[in-house]
Amino acid sequence: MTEPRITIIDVARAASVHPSTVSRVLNGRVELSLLPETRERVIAAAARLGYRPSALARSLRLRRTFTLGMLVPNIDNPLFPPIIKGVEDVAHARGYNLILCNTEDSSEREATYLRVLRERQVDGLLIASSFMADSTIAELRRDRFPFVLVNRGSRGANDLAVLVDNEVGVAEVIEHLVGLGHRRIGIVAGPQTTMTGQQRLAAARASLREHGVKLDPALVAVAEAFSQEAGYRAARRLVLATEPPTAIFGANDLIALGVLRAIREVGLECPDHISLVGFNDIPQAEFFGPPLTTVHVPQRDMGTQAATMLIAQIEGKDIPAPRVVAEAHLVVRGSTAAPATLARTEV
Amino acid sequence: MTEPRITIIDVARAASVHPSTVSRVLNGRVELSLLPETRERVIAAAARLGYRPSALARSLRLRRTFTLGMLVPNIDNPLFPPIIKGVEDVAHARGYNLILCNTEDSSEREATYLRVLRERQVDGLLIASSFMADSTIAELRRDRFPFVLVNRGSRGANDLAVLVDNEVGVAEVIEHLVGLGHRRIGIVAGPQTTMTGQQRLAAARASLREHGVKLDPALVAVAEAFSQEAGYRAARRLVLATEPPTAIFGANDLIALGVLRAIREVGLECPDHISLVGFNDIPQAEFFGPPLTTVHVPQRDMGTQAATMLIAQIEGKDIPAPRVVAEAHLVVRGSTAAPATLARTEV
DNA sequence: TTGTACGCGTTATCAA
DNA sequence: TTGATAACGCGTACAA
Repeated sequence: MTEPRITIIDVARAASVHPSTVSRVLNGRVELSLLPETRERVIAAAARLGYRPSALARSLRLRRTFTLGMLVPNIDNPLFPPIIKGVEDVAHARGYNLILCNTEDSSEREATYLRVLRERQVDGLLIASSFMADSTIAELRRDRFPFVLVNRGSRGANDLAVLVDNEVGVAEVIEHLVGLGHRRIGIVAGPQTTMTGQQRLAAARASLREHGVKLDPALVAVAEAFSQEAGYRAARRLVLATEPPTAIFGANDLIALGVLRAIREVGLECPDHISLVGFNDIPQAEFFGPPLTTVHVPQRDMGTQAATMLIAQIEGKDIPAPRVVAEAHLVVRGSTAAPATLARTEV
Repeated sequence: MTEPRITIIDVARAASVHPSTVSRVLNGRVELSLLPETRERVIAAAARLGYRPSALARSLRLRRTFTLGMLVPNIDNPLFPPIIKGVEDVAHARGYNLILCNTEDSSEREATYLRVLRERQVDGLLIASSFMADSTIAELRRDRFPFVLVNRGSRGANDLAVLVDNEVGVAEVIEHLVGLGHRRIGIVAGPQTTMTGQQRLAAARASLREHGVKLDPALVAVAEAFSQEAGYRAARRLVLATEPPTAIFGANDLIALGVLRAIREVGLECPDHISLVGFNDIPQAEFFGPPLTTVHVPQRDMGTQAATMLIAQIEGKDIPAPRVVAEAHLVVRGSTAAPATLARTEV
């Protein structure tokens, strides 16, 4: 019924040589000393038959798949596509494929995919997924399984991570807002089950303290995910407060978009009544209405860095991978963050 | 140096049974009649040793990888992530993995990935990449290799495609603009090397003709890609025309964003001076400034449909896959498309 | 109910 | 310079 695969054996027969010779011709290095005419016969036969090597069999034999696995929390978050592209660029250039898995912010799915990827014998793992338990990561380390964390840290593995400098980025946000005169600053934090969520909230607290600004607990909300919907749900309480904030910091751009919706829904406008700042500088941020003030991170670079580190591990050039921290800096755009006086007078 | 893999043989030894018995226990069907105590011994041994089956070896033996390959033109285009999620949902639920490849709008990369995916013996292919030659697709068909096209057609394979109804969507766009009184309508088309680019331009021409509106050739520009940058470059000529259009239709939302930038760069505003409409309704479209009027397409659904069709093919339930056309309808948002009078008077 | 034997498609190693 | 052989890890007819 189903036509039989064309294997190296068929090619060998067609070229009147031994299968092992075909293998040598097709992927042996040059110094292998083969009769030119043999080589040609084999190549011709392979072309004629439309031979396709089986990566499966090769990987089984070589104990290498030349495949990287990547776990991403949510491909819908525009932060990740550029990172993925960076990874893919490097991978492709070095002869690796990428298996991309979207964990949908579910630790269960993370676990499943992690298992599947290891069963598929990927040569290494890029982990951008944020819910994964530190213990799981520790286990990878114990097994000496090559991996690199992207955009998330883990105790005991931050030397294998490409991280955003949340402290610096958040500090710039707070400094900016305070500089504009804001004193009632609200925060819509990311999920506290993730390190990024924790770090950005902690950094905001610390920075406010440094500037001598008190953080009203009523102005802190925690979103259940780094998504627009979660940001919206979390922000509603803030904008409905008896004394609403004059500025809000959303833990990432999607959360900030949710905040924006919440602001508008109660009849307020941004930045006339409430200033807004996000984090990540997703590709469309400048086109939002109004353009979003946010913290820029070098997304594509993070991807290339991570992939480079991973491949170095895999290929045993154990360049002692340094902790890589991606720079983050504030991008002030038009009007999402306005002087506090504006907010005060207009409400 | 590198610790040896734990194989089915190790488990067999630990459980004092034959390797084949281990295989039966671990993935044999229930009716296989195994002594409960044997089963338990094997399972315990496997767990104790931390046995991980090799998907490689299994696939080699089974001639099935339970893996789907997917080619996407540009993961940066927010249209695709939801489609991918739809695909992944179905795939995951049916026990398949997804290898995602970003072709970066390059036909060379497409060809490479296509080869790699087939060498890796994926069970089937989802092709959203738009540059691939019809001949390549015809070859897949000839080889009886399972595939489904997503968001693109191909002569002779439209019965294996999940397509957007460009005609209807574009017609609604034109009708809307004409209804608002616009007569000088500009078009920034997508690359004419893609079927989508061609179709949307042709549909716009046809629809304008139907409405008795003449299309000034000076108001038609072709973007080199479905991207913001390409849209911007193509739109500059239009907005700088001696008599600029009062409305512009961008062939997708990213192109429309590029148009928006071009409009603003010459000191005009949208929609005060020029109305703007896009296509696809990417997730952030409603947050743009101003919110983008665009044609909605059921992105996630397209993904689930495509994956379902593909798996049906693979598993031989040759449900005669119907040509699936995804509905497209206009979503009028706030103010990107305003009455032509506004544009006329304000310029 | 479980063991035997073989094949899936390659490539590395050794021998000729 | 090329051929023969074994092994990568697993699943399954067939035999016991």
